[in-house]
Amino acid sequence: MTTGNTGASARADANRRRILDVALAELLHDPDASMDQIARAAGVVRRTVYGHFPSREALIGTLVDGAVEALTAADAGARRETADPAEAVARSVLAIWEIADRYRLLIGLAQRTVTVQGIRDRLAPLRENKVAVLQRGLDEGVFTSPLPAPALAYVHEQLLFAVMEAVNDGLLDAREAGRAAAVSVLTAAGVPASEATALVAGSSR
Amino acid sequence: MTTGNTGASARADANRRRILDVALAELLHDPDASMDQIARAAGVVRRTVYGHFPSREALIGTLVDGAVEALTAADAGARRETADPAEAVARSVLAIWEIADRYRLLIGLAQRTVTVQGIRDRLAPLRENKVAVLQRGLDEGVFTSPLPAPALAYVHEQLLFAVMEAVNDGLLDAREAGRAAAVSVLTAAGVPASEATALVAGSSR
DNA sequence: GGGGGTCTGCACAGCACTGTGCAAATGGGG
DNA sequence: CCCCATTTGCACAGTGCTGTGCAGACCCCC
Repeated sequence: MTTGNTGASARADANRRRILDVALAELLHDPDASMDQIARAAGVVRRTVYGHFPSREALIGTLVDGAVEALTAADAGARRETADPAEAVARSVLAIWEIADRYRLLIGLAQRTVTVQGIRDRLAPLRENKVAVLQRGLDEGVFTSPLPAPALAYVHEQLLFAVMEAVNDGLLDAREAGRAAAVSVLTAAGVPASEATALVAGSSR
Repeated sequence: MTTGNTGASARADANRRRILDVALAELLHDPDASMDQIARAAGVVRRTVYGHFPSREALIGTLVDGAVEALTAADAGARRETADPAEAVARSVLAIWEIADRYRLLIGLAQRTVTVQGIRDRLAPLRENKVAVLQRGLDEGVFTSPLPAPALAYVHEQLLFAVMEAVNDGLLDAREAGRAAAVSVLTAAGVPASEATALVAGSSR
């Protein structure tokens, strides 16, 4: 057993997890959601939430930690030794897409909470990876862009958010979205559309 | 004199304008800035702000109206009868870029305030234009993207924000940013990098 | 040197939220 | 069937913000 829980504390664990899940969803579409909103949405009383997390800050912290962890894992797992920067980017996007919602929340909160700097710090390694790959691609001529690599990384991120929002608004089928996002990221980096499409089709099976 | 004001009301007008300016800046980097923060930043007492705007809502409303107006004007002025969708997009981006900061605030607030729907409504015409041009480009084969036109419009917008943020963070020279953004938007839409570059260079002089 | 509009500096009520305390209810496992 | 952790339901203090009222200071123009 992952946690040696007996009896009531099993329920407690389930509650804790459900609170986290629902908090994620709730904060996603309203970053200023109150503890009460979150508690109600989780089918629980506000007091109970405070039983699991000492403060709003702590709740969000836990959320952020989880998201960063998942994100890093997905990214690392995806870019197992690929020589081609374009393919690396394609795979990374597809992998990250799997946990897209969490990633989106993460940024949404990053722009808000006082913890801004803390989050940016925790994300730094991930971003550095991305920038490195982009830089390599630009150097090798695989990518063509008037933007420097770090700026291209910003574009990269925001582009993902745009596609996520398109999915949320029903403009796009969720199953196709990941591939479409990957293609868009690549073409935005200057990879010819035909190449990008082929590459993504190849990476996604 | 633009407004035929005599005496004290001239000062009042200047204050009103300064409050709007500083509120824009303040809300930009903290969408939840309080009336007190804004007032202090404007070198004025909170009570004075309420003298000019009956409520926080009203202040933001005025801000949004101004931004939408400027935005619409820039966009309309830029796309004076251009047959080529790609060129239309390039010009539009360059024009919008001029008032980029306001545009960015607009969206930042759109995701927050209760006025969400109101803002989206006001922006609807502008967005429709954009989607129409993108759709035409996709139909004509000038653009190539796995994304449908409305989703591409989202990408379009978010991409501009990304470049703006890059400028804010000093990753990019502000004077080059507009052209770089335009090129990126076009390539993201599937226009070959070389064409996009040439097109933007042509449109920007 | 007033007069009229403007800014200031308080004071106040109302509201929503956070975090905490405590006694009672609940419900599953030994 | 009873125990024990958990959950509930309330109550409370503290805080920060909004919007308003009002008297007095301020200052430019006539």
